Amino acid sequence: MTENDKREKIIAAAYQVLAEKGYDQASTKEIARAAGVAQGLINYYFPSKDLLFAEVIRAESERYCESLSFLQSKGREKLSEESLKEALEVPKSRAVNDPSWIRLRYELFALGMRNPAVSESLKTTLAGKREHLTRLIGEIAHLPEEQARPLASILHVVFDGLGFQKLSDPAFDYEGAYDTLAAMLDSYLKTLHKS
Amino acid sequence: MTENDKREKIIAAAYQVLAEKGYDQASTKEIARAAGVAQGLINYYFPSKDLLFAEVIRAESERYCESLSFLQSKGREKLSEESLKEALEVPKSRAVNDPSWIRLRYELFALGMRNPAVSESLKTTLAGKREHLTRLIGEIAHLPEEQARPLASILHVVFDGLGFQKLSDPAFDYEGAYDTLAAMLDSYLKTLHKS
Amino acid sequence: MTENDKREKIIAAAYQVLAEKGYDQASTKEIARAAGVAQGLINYYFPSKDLLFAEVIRAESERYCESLSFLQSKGREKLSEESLKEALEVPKSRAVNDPSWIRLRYELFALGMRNPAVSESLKTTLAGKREHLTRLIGEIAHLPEEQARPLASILHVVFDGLGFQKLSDPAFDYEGAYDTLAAMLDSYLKTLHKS
Amino acid sequence: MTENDKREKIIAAAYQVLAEKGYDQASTKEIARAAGVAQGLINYYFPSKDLLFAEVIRAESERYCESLSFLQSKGREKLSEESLKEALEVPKSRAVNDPSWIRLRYELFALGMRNPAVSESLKTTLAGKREHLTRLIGEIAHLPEEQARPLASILHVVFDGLGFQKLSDPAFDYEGAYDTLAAMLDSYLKTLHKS
DNA sequence: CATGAATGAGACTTCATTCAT
DNA sequence: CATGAATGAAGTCTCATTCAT
Repeated sequence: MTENDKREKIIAAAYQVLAEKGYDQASTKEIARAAGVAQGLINYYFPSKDLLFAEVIRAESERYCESLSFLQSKGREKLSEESLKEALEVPKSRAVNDPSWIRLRYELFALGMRNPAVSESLKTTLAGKREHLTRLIGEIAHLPEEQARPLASILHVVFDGLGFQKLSDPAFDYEGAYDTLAAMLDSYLKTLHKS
Repeated sequence: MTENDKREKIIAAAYQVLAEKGYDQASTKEIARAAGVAQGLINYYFPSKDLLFAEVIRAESERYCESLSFLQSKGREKLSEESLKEALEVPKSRAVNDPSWIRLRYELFALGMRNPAVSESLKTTLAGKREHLTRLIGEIAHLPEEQARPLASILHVVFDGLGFQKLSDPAFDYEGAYDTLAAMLDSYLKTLHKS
Repeated sequence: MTENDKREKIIAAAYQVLAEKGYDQASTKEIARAAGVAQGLINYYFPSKDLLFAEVIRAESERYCESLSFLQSKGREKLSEESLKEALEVPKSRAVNDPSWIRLRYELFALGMRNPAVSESLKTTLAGKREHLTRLIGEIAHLPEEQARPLASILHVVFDGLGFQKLSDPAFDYEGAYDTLAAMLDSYLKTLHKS
Repeated sequence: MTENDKREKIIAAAYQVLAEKGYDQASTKEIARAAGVAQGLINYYFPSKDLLFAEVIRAESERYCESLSFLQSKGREKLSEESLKEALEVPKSRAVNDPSWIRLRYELFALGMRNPAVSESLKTTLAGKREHLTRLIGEIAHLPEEQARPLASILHVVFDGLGFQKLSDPAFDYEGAYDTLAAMLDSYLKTLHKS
């Protein structure tokens, strides 16, 4: 009980610190301080810093999927360009409301590409997100899985990619990009449903 | 004679080491060794490690734009779904042929989000790439700038995003995603040209 | 048990090394070796080398005041030129018996003029020494505080200054200077007590 | 001609930089920049950095003696406590008008205590200053050399010492100390002349 | 279980000095 | 004579990890 409690506290603290400071600056000392535990406890629960961050990825993945879940309720509506735009509001607003989340994700991306321990976690998590999005898109757009899956992949990377652009360059036309994305989706879905 | 010979060597070495090892592991010591110069020379030419990597970003940006340039020649062809797919082969093949390039880019993304010196360079470079892509797409797809620009933004992030997915997860259906991307583009462009 | 045992050892070692080698040559590596601890422990207890030396200053200041304290016992004696000379023997003998102490003090002086962290410590310590000397002189020479304080300031700097001269130049007539100092004090105190 | 010109420029630049930044921060690179010469030229004219600063000491010593010279003109006046105070204004105002000069001197003091090359220069220079002051005091106060010399030593160190105190601690009562110094001198000189 | 003092490797950076031009 | 690119040693500091308590 208490064991897992502290363990979770550490993961949550690592999550926060990593998002704010990035991998380099996220020292175990600071994480321990943020979690309110002794420094040595981190290496007691986690064999290494990398393995701790592998756990952080899992936590992030859960949050990601949950954040999209409420789209599910819209599954029964008829799909107009209007309702598409509305649905896209969810990922779109994330970059504005929670920029450190995007920072965290890109931090993990970079980390995963060179760190075996993190890499494994990342692979699982990415697949999980894709599947989650696949189901959601299947429901919303009334598409069979084989059509929803590649579309999910594309949207998955577009959400993060556009969010990153907005964060990195204030001059970037985030609105316009999402409008065009909606238009692309609209015409693509219409083409699919026609055939 | 060979003006700034060693300076260029350092940038090239930093480029390679950063792509292979990531920012953390890319020590100035190793970069110096890779460049075949004394460690101190790095800080002779570059005030700090960060500023060195800012130069690396610039070099990467140039290479990126050049890699897309040959698409320009296709501008006069009529746009079919077939020729679209062909054009998309260029960014698509990058993730396969030069995976460390994508790693480098994601490394820079993460770095740029928390490092002021890099951030500035990154902002400029991202805008440059967008504009470059905007012109290319305008020519290929016969679109006015205001339509080409948001499309360029989307494609820009999709290219990197899908490449990253492929690198991170061998099980990812890279082919299918690009097929769907081509189909989306096709139907969107047709819709645009109809109106 | 031995609370902050190693911390004290580090301060003592820093004290010694600083006095012997001067600030530049007093590397943390050597201090650690002299203290018998790992190099990293220095920055575990002290945020920076400067802040370590700020502690050294405090230690030096205490020792300085203690070294003068036994003069207090002479407060009740009648003040003759003879007994004045005797009292002056205390600071006078310091330059001979413990030259590295004077070296340390001058090192700190120079350091304090350009280093903010040390400067703050130095300011406090100088004021403390002046006040200590003020009280001592007040007692010995039966002077009120407003007369004792400026006299203390002068004596304070003369002690260090003459010690430094002796250390720097063996040809310097240290004895003669102290004799004259005693004579000056004698005539000044007599003038004061007459009025 | 031009040779010595550049040599002098380097010494002057070293003088300035040392006074402003202190020995540690006074890099040869910066000195070269301040002197407007190539970096390599410094080690062309001076075997080492230390030997350069030995030259700086000599330059400082000359300036020091010159700054006191105009007191000579007052030699014929009758010595009152008033005129004593006036004469003391010269060294007293130095700490206020040219604080970096005092900083320089203390820098040189510390440097001289641990650096053989500088030490030799310092010894010569200190003796020179003492002799200069001895002559001045002899003239002003109509004292024979054997009485003037120890007094000169004391004044020499008091001037620097009080100036340093003022610089280090704004709360220090500089005025009061100089007033007391004048009073001490006055009563001491009167005692001497009586006998 | 939990702590936090302690470690030691290694990172970035500075700098006096050298030497080919 | 003069330059400044280049060197390499050394410095301070950070940090994940260990271990006695």
